[in-house]
Amino acid sequence: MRVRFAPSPTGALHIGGARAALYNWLMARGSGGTMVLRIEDTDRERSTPENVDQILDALAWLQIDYDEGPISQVQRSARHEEVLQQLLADGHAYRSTATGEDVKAYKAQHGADKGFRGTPEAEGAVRLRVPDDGATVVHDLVRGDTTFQHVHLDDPVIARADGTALYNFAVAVDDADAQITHVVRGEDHLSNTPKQLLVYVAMGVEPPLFAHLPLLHGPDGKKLSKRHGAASVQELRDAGYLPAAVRNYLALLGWGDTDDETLISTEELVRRFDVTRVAKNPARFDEQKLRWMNGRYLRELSLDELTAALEEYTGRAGLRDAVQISREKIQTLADFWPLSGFIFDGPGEDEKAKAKWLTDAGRGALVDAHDALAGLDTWELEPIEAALQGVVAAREVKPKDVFQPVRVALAGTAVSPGIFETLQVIGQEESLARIQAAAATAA
RNA sequence: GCCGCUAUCGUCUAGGGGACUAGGACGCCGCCCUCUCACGGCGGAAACCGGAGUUCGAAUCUCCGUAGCGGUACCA
Repeated sequence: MRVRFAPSPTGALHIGGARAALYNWLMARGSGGTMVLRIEDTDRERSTPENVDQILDALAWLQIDYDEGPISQVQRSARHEEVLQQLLADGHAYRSTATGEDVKAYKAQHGADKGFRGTPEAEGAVRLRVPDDGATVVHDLVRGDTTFQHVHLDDPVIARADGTALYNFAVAVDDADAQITHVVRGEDHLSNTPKQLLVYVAMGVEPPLFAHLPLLHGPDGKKLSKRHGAASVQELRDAGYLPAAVRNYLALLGWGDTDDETLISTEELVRRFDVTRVAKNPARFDEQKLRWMNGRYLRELSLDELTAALEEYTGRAGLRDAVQISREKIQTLADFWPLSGFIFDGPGEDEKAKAKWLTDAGRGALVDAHDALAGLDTWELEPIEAALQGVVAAREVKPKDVFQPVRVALAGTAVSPGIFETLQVIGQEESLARIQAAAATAA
């Protein structure tokens, strides 16, 4: 099996493209086949080296590798030219100066049941000659057969007047030359497939098998765009998601196995993925589920692995102890610092929390807590807890009437990791200083 | 306009003529755990787009309608 991922570098790699890459990769790895990466850069206007780098980066981050490529499509222009001359010579293609307007006029005159057929000229763009009768059938692994009547097809332009290849021609030539066996790509290409199939016929080459994946939509059912939040791989990374979680989520977005497993390791995906089971209907990208899944993956990481990931993500060092007490409470790498950054940077400024807990009673609790904590010789979890529970008992109040003021004193907010653990990680001296400072400002 | 694809809980999906009282997951709601927030556990509400037809029997097959999406570029 030889598959390929062929993005056009006209922007960042979106999750739809990422999913196509993943499915191809899963098929290649699951079959011992070969994955080819080709950059479809024939659109010179929109294709940029920066975009190519971005796509390469995104694939690397996702840990989707390839065996051949990246192949630049424009660098194959000599070969495209060669095939073009061949088709021109044997009558499968012809030059025509007909414009889009001409085609429209032609159809207005001949009715909808006659596709545009030009007359050969000495110059102009190159059009592929579509047979007048018959039909081209696309055999699709996920959709079954789709028949396209030739009378509905216009002779497609396959090369510009200057001889440079257009997409529907270049893909077919490149896929044929690379001996691709399975073309797995977005459904937006389904209608293009008959044109490509006709190129195969003209070349006299056996076409590959096709599989067209349903498109991905935003939560509102509309086409995915920036306003849907993290829609590109780059944004997913910035939002603190783990590559493994993204792979798992993307694999299940449009594909389901017979069993009900939701958390599936990449190794298992490679083993189980079956392109013929891909869903036919478009799927919506639901970040909430990704968040949940990411949380599960986060918690499966060892403390050292999570710490390393967070230190790289935040650019801070010495996070291990804080990570340990925070890991149950975060779903993404981005959640960590807002939750536990106060351990390093000092308490935050949540006025609402302060107003609620740094009251008169709160100050009393803080003073007592300070005294109890100051008397400890060993700054360990148990003694810390015992000391604070002692304050609760002595003051005859609910636990939270002591713990919350202490939390606000340490964190400046009403939410934090466990209070005893937090005290321990912050250290005795600093903890006492924060409690004292808070008591001083309490109403 | 024309050509084509698609249609199961809010979302991702399982199901492929009788095993469907339509299963799982996210989310939501409730309870438990509990120092906050979470995590975890338990329970709950929640769907076959509409209409015909085929059949003893339809979520499953056929047709029509409707809706969404894609293509219709000298873009990819």
